[in-house]
Amino acid sequence: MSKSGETRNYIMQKSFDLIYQKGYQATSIDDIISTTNVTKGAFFYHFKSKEQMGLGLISELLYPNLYDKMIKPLENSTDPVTDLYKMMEMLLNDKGFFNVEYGCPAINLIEEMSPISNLFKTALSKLVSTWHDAIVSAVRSAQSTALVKPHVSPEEVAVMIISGYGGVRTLGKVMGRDAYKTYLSGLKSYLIKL
Amino acid sequence: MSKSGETRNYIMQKSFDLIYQKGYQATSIDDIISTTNVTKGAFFYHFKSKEQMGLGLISELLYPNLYDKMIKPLENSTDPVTDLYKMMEMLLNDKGFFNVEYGCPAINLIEEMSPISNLFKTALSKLVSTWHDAIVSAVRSAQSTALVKPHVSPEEVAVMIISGYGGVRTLGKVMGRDAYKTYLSGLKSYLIKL
DNA sequence: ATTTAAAGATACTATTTGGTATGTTTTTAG
DNA sequence: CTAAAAACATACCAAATAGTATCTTTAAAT
Repeated sequence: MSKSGETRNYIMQKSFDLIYQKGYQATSIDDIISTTNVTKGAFFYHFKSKEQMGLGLISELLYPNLYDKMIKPLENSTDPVTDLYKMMEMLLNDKGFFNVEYGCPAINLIEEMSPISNLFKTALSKLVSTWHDAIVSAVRSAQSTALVKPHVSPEEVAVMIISGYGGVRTLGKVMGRDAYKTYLSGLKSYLIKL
Repeated sequence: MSKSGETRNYIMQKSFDLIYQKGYQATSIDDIISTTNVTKGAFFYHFKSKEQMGLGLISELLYPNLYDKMIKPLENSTDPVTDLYKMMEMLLNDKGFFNVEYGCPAINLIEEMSPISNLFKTALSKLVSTWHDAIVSAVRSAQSTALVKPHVSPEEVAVMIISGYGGVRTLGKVMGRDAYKTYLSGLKSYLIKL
């Protein structure tokens, strides 16, 4: 990677961390340049505005990372119900990318930015609908092998799981990891009955 | 009510609306005084700081309102499972206090403020644990009348319902009211199987 | 090695921020 | 009615904000 490319990536990674912890609007460019030791000139050379950097963060960092964690585990699955649980378990137990205190960076951005920026909303809703569709496919696939009852609505399951995930990330912010643990056991009961 | 009390309430109500729509940190005191036509002198006469006003908002406006909507419907219930569904239905269909675009003011504040302010976190976690305990009681009560199977964990159900609620409020921000509708039908299936 | 463009550094700006100091006007109590 | 306190108004402030203008340095190609 070129030196310039490295600088750009470094800015993005550090910005991602700061925004994850403090929120997008609460993270100032001065915050970013002081924690990166990159100058303002360099920042605005690589990004024409804070907004463009934020949108880049979503498409270049958030989306690929979450695609691996949320969608990939559901692809080519022979036992989708088990895989849905495992996906959630891996997400909630991943202490590298996530921190209970700060929740999920995608949920945080949806909460903060969707109501006030259509650009952010559009970028973030792509992630949500990709996940949604992957869950729907997984449930349909489970129905085709009779692992899930035919009368179950895959869309309903998708909304239940996505909502559960988003909500437990919020709940974790005030209740800590206990919320994750309890949710996982609740999810297991839920999935078994499908 | 005294004139002074009215001014205070008016500031709080308008601040609540602004914060609900834009977020706490993104709402400036100048925003508040310009939409209320109250001067900065009046604002700082009634509240020693923006933070105190925000905390007052939680205890004086948010808590009482949500207590009525979340906890009261579960009190002295003869059919707690039905009442849990109705509580959620009323919450999600309430277009007076809530707006799909902006989600739930409590969830928004938890998301934004919990990680960066212990005062906010403490105030908000009271609301969450009160709701949690009310749901646990309702499920226990349903078990005592054999409306819910005895092996079901009430705490698990509480976390599932609170998470589902918080998550669907987030999901609604990007997907609109369809998310609410689908979630409600998923919740019904879930509750029936308890 | 020299030129040229890319990459980065520095200093500035106009606006907005939460908050204060110091007023003036209303209420209220005697 | 009058004194005093409560309620509100105005003008300010230092810090922080996103962004720009203008440099200097570094890298690449000839």
